[in-house]
Amino acid sequence: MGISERKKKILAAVVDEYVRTAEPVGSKSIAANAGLGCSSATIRNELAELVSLGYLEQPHTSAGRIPTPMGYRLYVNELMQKQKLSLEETEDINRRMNQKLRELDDTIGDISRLASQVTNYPALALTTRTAVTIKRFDLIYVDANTFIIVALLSDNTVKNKLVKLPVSVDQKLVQRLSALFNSGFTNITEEAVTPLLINSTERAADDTMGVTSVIAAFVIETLSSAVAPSAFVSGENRLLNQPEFRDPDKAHKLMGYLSGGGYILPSEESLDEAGEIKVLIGPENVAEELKDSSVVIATYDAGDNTRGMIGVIGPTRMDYSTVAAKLSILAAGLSRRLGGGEAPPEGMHNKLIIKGDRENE
Amino acid sequence: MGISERKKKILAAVVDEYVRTAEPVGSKSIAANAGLGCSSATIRNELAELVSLGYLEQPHTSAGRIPTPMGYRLYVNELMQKQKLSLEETEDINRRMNQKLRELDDTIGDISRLASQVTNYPALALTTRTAVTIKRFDLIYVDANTFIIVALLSDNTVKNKLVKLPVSVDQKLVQRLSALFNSGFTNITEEAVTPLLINSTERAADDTMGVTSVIAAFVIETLSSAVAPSAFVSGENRLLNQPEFRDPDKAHKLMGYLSGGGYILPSEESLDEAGEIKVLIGPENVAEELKDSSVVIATYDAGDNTRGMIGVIGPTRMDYSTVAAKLSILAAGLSRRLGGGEAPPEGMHNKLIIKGDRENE
DNA sequence: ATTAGCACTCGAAAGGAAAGAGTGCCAACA
DNA sequence: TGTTGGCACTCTTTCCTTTCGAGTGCTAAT
Repeated sequence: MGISERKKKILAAVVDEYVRTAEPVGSKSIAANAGLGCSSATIRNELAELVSLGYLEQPHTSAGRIPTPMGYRLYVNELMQKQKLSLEETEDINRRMNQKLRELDDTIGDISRLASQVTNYPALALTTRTAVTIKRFDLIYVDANTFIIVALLSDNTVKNKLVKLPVSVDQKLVQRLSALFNSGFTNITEEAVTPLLINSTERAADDTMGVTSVIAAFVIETLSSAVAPSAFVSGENRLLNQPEFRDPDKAHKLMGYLSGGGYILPSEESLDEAGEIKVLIGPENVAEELKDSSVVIATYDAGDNTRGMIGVIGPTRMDYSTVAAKLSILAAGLSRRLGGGEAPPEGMHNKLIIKGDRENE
Repeated sequence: MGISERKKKILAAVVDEYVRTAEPVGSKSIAANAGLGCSSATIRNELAELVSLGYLEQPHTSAGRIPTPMGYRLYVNELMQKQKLSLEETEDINRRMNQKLRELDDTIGDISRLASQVTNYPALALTTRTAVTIKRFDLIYVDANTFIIVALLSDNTVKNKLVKLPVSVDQKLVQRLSALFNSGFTNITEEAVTPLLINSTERAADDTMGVTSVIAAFVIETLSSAVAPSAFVSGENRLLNQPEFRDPDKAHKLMGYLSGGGYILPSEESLDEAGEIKVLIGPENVAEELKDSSVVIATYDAGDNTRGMIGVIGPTRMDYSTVAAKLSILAAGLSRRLGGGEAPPEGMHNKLIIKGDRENE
C-alpha cells in the first residue's frame, strides 16, 4: 500500500509550498528547500511517479506540480504536522472569545465572525438542537391590554414576547393561564402541542378572548425555531483574498451560495463528537458549488442536546493545519463555555483529532 | 441660469443609457434612441458643451461620454422620471416584508437582506435610538441559584437574562430586589445608573451576595446596547454583479469596508424626516472608500424616538430611480409597521421626496 | 442653427516573437 | 540499481506591433 517515505516528504513539501505561494511547484525549489539530500533530477523522477499515483497533477506539461484532492487528503490524514499555535495566538483567540461570549445567547453570528477574523477565511457557524422543550412559563401582566410571555427553555435560553391585545384582559385570567401553561405545556415537544391540548386549555382557563391561542402560537413558534438549525455565514468577502477567486464570476458564485445560507455541512447526522475536526476536500463536498473548495469543520458541544459546528471555507489550497488548530481552540472554548459540563482547562493546547472521509484508509 | 431643455434631454439620455450598458455612450446612439429630431452632429456639439459645463466627461478622446457626479446630481434632482413600480412589484415587496416582519424585533438584519434582494445591490440597515429607558422589571425566581431578569423597555422591546449564581439566594431577596429595581431603576437613562444608586439599592435590599450588582450590570448593558446604533450590512456579494467591481481588489476593498460595519451614513444628525430619500453620489460621500460609489438611503420612523435607515450601495452608475422607488416602499412599510402611528395605507404608491446635497441649488 | 463628410485619435483586440520556467529523457556515474 | 548533470523540448507568459473600429472635432454646405 503505502508509498515511500521520501515520496511522502516530497508530497508534503509540494503541499506546503503550494499553500504558501499558490503557484505550481517545481522540482528545483523542492530540492533546494525540502532538505532531503538529493538533486532536482531525482525529485523529478519521484514527482512523475506521484503524478501517476494520483497525488499530484500538472496544469500542463512543463509546469510544476500541484496537489490533487487525493494528495491533500493524504497530507491532511498523515503528513501535515499538527500546528501548534504560539501561546500569544492562543491567548489572543481566547481573549477575543471571552469578549464576544460575554453575552452569547444565540449570537452564533459573533462566533462566525470571530472564526472568520481569526482564520481570514469565510466562516460559518451553525447549531442544531434536538428536542428542546419549555421548562417553565411566566406571564407578566403589564396592563389591561398587555402582558409579556417569558419562557425558559430546556437549553437554558430564555425567550420572551410582548403581547398587545385588542381587548382588555383581567389579571386573574393571566394568572390562570400562567398556571395552566406551566403544567400543560412544559417538557413537551412541538408535536405534542395539539389543537386538542390548546382547546382544552382554553376551556379550562375560561378564556373567551382567544388569549390562549396567542400563547400557544408563541409556544409553537418558539419550539420550532429553537429546533430549527440556525446558520450564520460571515466574512464572505475574505474569499477575495485568495488568488483562486480573483475571477469575479467564480467568487460571486460561491459567495452567493454561501450567503444564501447554502448548505455546506456534510449532513446533519454527521455531526461528530465534539472536539473532532473534519476536513472536506474539494470533490468530497456534496454541494456542487463547493466542489473545488475545501471546508474545515469543528464540532463543539453546546450542552443539552445541542451540537454546534464552526467551520471555514477556502480553496482546496488551504492552510489546513493552522485553520484546524484555530478552529479547535474556538470549538474547545465554546464547549467549555456553553457545554456547561466538565471541559478541559483553558490554557491547554488541546489535542487535534482530525478526521475525514474514510476512503483512504 | 439652467441649461437648455435639449441639453437636459441629452444628459438624461446619456445617464439612462450608461446606467443600462455601463459603456460610454456616443452621439450616434443618442440620435437614434432619444427621439429628439436632430442628427448626431448636433448632438456632438451639445455633448461637447455638456462636457465643458462639467456634467459629462470622456474617458479619453474618441470615446463616448459618461456622466460626472455633477451630471448624476442634476439627473437625480431634476431629470430622472420617478419610477413607478408595477403593481406586482410593489405587492411582491410588501408581501415579502410581511413575511419577514412577522417576528421582527431587532432583526434589522432581515430588513437589510430584503432590501438587498429586492434591489440587487448590497444593502445596509441601521437604527438609532435615543433615550431608551426601562419601563418595568421582573425578576423570576427559578431555583435557589437561578433567576431570570426580564426588562420591558420604553420602546416596547423586552430583554431578558438568565442568571446563575454560585451561591444560593432566597426568594425573599429576589422579591425585594424586584421591587427596588422597579422603583429605582425605571425610567432612567444609562448615565443615571450610578455606583451610588447601586450601593444604596444593595444596602436597602440587604443583599450580601452581590446579586444587586449582577442586575445592575444587566441594566447598564441593556441600556447601552439599546441606545447603541445597530447596523447590518448584507448582500455584499452583489457588488460583484457590477462591472465596475470586476476588479477584485476594488471589490474587496469596498466589501471589507462594508462588512467591517464601515460607516456610510452621512452623519447621525442628518437622519431626516421619515419618508425622505437621500442620494449621495460618489465624492459626496464622506468615507474615502465610498468616493466612487453611490448610496441611496431611505429613512423610516420606528416609533418611540427611533429612526431607522435602509440604504443600498452601488456604483455611481446606479439605477437611482428604481432603487429609490423600492427603498421608498420598504421604508413606508417599516414606518407603518414599526412606527405605530398613523401611516399611509398599504396599497398606495407613496410620493418620492428625493433630497440630496444642497450644493446644486 | 443644423447637417454631411472626412481626417484623426485612441483604445481594444489580434497576432507573433522572445523569454523563461520546468519537464522528460539519456548517458554517465557511484 | 538508484542518482545525477545535461540538454532538447514544451508550453505559458509577457511584451511589442499591427490592425480595426468606434467616436470625435472640424469644416464647409444648407
